[in-house]
Amino acid sequence: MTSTDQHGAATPPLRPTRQRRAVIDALESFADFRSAQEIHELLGDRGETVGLATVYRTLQRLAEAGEVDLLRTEDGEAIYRRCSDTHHHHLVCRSCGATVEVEGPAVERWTRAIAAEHGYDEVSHTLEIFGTCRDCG
Amino acid sequence: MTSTDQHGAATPPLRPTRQRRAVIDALESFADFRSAQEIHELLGDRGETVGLATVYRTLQRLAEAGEVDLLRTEDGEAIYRRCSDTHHHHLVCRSCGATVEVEGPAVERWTRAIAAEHGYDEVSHTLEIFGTCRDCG
DNA sequence: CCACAGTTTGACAATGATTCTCAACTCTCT
DNA sequence: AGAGAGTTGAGAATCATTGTCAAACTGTGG
Repeated sequence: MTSTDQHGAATPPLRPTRQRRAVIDALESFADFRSAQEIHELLGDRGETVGLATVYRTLQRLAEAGEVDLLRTEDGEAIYRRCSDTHHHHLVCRSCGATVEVEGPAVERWTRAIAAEHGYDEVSHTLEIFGTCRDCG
Repeated sequence: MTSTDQHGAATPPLRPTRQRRAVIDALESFADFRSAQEIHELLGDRGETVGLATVYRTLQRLAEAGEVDLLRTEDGEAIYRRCSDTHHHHLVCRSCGATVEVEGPAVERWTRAIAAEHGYDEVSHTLEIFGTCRDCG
């Protein structure tokens, strides 16, 4: 939509503020997916004062930048988790929540191919696998 | 969670009311995904008087029964569509909502393999592809 | 045909997550 | 230090979705 969105010069510089650092730090402290509210609470417990709106804004930006994974619970709530910067998907235990990051070059290729075949552009996709892990089976 | 949830006798009988029929009918009239609110509006246009809460309740039941597909837009809104009963995925235009049902045996195989490899059982998965269709590009 | 007991409905209130507003504040650069 | 742009936070505002509850409806048994 914006015409200034070329690639060399657009993205406004992101300032390393105390709040942003705090959120990023918090993300290092857990391995499963958490909601913005939970992360906000976690920050509070740690004694960090960060406004809820700021937590939302920060997570949103991080998600856009691909530095955190964003997915939705079944009732539509957004949950976040820090992740490796490569594109990947999740294998989640529907009982205990244990998560494994998985990669699938084949799937990536497939989705792009399917989309192209139907004339769709700027393709993105979501893929989550749910199952019962060995411990919960 | 409820202990009365055995299989032989639980599900309460669903009554075929005017409202439920109207919602199901409405679902026949479009091929892309629509939100509960849009469906409610559509019913209004048709002259059918159905309360918004009822539309929500009905769609929810239909989704539970597997008679409609429920998915989430990127901003978490629930959208519905009647669907074929075979397992499939969707390629959705993020601008106009145009939807194509796609099948991918390869993906199905891949998810099963990945899950097995990590010791996950009773596997299910969600996969949606979003893009901009030719007309909206 | 009629009363009954459980469903269903709808108008409206209530939730709850997320976003917006905007004045005060913080960076970065000079 | 000072200018200018990015950032923050408190609280209001949105908005989809769910809860409430009395009135209307349904299928059944009498």
